[in-house]
Amino acid sequence: MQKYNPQKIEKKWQKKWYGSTVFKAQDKSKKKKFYLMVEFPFPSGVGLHVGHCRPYIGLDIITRKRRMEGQNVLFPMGWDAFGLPAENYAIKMGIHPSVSVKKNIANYKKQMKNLGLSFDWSREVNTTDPGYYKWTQWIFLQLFKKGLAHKEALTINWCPKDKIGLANEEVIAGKCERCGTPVEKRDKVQWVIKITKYADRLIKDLGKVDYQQRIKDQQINWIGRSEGAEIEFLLDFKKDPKLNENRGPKGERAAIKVFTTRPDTLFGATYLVLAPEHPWVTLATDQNHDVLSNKKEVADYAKSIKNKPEIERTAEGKEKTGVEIQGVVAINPATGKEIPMYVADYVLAQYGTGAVMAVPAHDERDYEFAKKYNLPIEEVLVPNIIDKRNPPVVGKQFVERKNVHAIVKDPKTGKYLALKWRKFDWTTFPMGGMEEGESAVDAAMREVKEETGFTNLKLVRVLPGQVRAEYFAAHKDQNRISYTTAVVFELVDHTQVDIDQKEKDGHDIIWLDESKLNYENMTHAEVEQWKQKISAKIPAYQGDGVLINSGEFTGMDSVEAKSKIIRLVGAKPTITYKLRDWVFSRQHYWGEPIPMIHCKDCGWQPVPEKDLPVTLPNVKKYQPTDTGESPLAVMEKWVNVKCPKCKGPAKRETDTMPNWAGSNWYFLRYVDPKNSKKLADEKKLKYWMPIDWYNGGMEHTTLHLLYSRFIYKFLWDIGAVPKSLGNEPYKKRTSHGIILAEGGVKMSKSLGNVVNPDDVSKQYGADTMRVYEMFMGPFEQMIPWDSKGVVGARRFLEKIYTLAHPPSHKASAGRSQKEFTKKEDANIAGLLNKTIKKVSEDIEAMKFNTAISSLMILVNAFYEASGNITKENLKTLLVLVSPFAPHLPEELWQEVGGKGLCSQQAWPKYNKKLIKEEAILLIVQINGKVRDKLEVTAGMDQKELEKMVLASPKIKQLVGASGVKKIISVPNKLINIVL
RNA sequence: GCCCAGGUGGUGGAAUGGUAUACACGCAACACUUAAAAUGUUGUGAGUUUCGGCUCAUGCGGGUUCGACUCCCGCCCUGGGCACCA
Repeated sequence: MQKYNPQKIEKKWQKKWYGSTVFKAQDKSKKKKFYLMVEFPFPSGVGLHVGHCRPYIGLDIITRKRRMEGQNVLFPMGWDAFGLPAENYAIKMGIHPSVSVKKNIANYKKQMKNLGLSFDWSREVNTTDPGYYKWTQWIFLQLFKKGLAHKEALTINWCPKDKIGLANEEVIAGKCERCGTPVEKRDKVQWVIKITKYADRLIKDLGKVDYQQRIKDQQINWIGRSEGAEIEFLLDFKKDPKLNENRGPKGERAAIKVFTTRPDTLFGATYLVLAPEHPWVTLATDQNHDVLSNKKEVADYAKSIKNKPEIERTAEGKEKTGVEIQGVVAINPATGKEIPMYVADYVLAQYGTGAVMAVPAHDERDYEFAKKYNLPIEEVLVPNIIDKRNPPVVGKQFVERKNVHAIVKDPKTGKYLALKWRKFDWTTFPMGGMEEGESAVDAAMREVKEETGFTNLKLVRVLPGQVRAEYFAAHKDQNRISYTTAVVFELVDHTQVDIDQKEKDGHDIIWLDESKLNYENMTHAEVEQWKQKISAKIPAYQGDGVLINSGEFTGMDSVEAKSKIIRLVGAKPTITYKLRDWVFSRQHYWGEPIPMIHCKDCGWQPVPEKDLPVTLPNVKKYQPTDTGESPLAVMEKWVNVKCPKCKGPAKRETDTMPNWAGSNWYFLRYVDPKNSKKLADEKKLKYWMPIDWYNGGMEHTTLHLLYSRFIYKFLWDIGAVPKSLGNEPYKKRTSHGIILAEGGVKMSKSLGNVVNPDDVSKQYGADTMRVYEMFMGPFEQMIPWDSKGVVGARRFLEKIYTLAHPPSHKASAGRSQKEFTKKEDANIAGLLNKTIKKVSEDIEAMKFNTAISSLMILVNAFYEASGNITKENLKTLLVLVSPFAPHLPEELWQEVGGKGLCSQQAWPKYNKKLIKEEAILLIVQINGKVRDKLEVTAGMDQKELEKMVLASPKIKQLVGASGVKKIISVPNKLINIVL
């Protein structure tokens, strides 16, 4: 008796496939092209783990199916091999990174082949290959030539132990990724690429592509576009008024520019805040200036903040600090009032202009700061409510008035005092108009006393801000605009005085639960606002509404007021992004050299294109130097060159590129990997691009995915890729979920819980490994590995093997052969066709788990019908299974005498007619509950069906004497009887 | 705090308005076996039962509907991303 021996089968077919051209994509073909890509890995010393395999297997399934459907599929693989781990290994072991990388690549490739992944290995690329990075450098030169790359002084992360600059992604929880030393800040001149110039297009063009929504959301979020305005605040030098006479080159007075998204609140700007790094602060505190009366204090504060490590400065819940800048004030351009200036740590230097106008009444952070330093808070905006239950009546005049609401809580019951009006079906708080000169508290107490008689009240607080409301006051037959203040009280006791008979007749006194304080129960919609304010931690109102205390803009809608106030003060509408420009310098050895030469006389000069690539020289030591420069800096022979312009002595740039540089454009290289004249041949680009489907990890959404979209757009702009292609590289982007270790924790080397695909393959076979990974759960979902669950996949494959070897199957114990009727044969045919449909659709939707489950159902049905499985049916099954588990079907295909390779068969088509079932299990419900199931013929007449259902004894009994009210019929599925 | 995804048996999950718990793991009993493994058969949400059923269950509370895991409103919890972005 033969046994399923995956190891033997798999080796055999892998040899056959990889020794042939079955996976090769054709650059010329009449077939439809399909370019499918998974992210290429960094080949680390540890090798692939099962998590890496998930996207590879998933997209391999799609690739194999599309090939069987007759498409010309490009499914390439390569290596993103520059990067820190290879360099760290070199430092530790003294082995050149190119040597360890080569070894790792060989291992990765072997692992991938062991899984039967159908990559086209003839197009393999490697970012560390000079023939490849020649073009990475070429792209940099183009960026430089177009003014998108320049050197800039920046504050970077600095590891004092390793003496090296770190990228943000190399800093983990404020510590150096390599040695764990807390990171410091240091100013360094770095190459920067202006990705922000493309920010708008990177958002807008998301409309053209089919990415999962979560990916689009995250990119939009990351770019963080906000519309607002830059407003100038003139300065008034109090300590040295002469300076007010000093004019700038165009005759302008000294001013501070702020960025704000809320110019509508300008009238409420009561002070100005500068970031500690703001250039004006630096200037005003340097040796040459003496404009502040507390210069030392300001200078010391700014310095202390700048020296603070990033983690400390941005720690959650940290209290804001700041110092007033004395001797100078700013002038609010809307009110003309003098306002104080502060330097404070809560303003970010990198965003906007590094300075903000503080509106404490309407901004949480400003409120917090103003409270701490006792700064004026001026309300200029109120929420506005148009009462939907008592809307203003068209044509009637509006009367403005000031109102109070008294919110009285009985602490014993937790309930709130309210009035139920008899005449109007209203429920309100005790309320009324405020009289001339009366305070809100007095007015509220008066109203409570007049309307309810309660006198013993304890003031809790006056709620901040007013609410504006427009409504029709039926009892006075007038439209009203009310500005209402709310006062919160606690009821001390139930002492009550007699109230006016008119009031008594007007309403009943009721007590409402807190949950009833809403628009459903209460008449005036502003109760919702009050409720929010009662529980609000910070009383700054941040929404839109209507302006108050804003001069000529008072009463105007805040959205409208934005543009009008911008115009009033001559401000500039501005768009700001959270996205920063891309720091492109690294002080590492193992990266692409930046192809620039610095000449004392000519400045930065690009390396002539004919001299590319600038190859990475061999060094003896990979450690960075004491000056924090890359190890290349000490290679004098390499560094010292002639200036390309004046031929005088000059030096090469010794910084290298970040590890994102090579992955920016690798998809273009797959199209034409060996071209030495161009990035890639234009014809080939036109044929293959854009990528039809790109799958990768969510962790690359905001870096790699964004960077590569940007670089592609740039290449498109300069015509390096054909204009006819459109300016988005990826038509469709999907993401897989990561695989967790058993117990739901992260799989990591340090925790020792990494599952190696080689071990799984060794124990169960690669086919089992593939099927299990796809069957575990939804592809895009994070999921824990379950070593017990793997056997389910193996059993599934065993059953298929057994189907093709019926003698051993018949011999198995306890199993009886069934006699099959025609009807059961028809069922098998129906099931087979349904499965073809489901598997075909599920693969495209990446619902691999349900595709496999439907294959399991089919196999179970075949298994039960073992004697009756025709060779044709078995062959169809093999073809359906082969994208998921390609090796076993290949073997069995040969055994049953199939022609050619199973993986080269045509993908089966289903027969619609066979899917339709003749006999249907009709569900009978009574009042929506399942009460009976009847077997009926498909397409029966509805009336007849209803008759039949009502005649069934069970239903007859349940319906009884109640009488049928209504019958709802879903054809061929269900009948619901409503009693 | 903001944005996104999710919450269903002992476990991974299926069902996106129409039989909740497909498929698989695990578990239990039985068969085969000297025995074990493997394989097969049967059972497996909870409660109740006169073994016909009945009742309850998809994070919690409401709503829409003949009918809701699915749609709407409010809340709780978990995961991911961003985070003093003015």
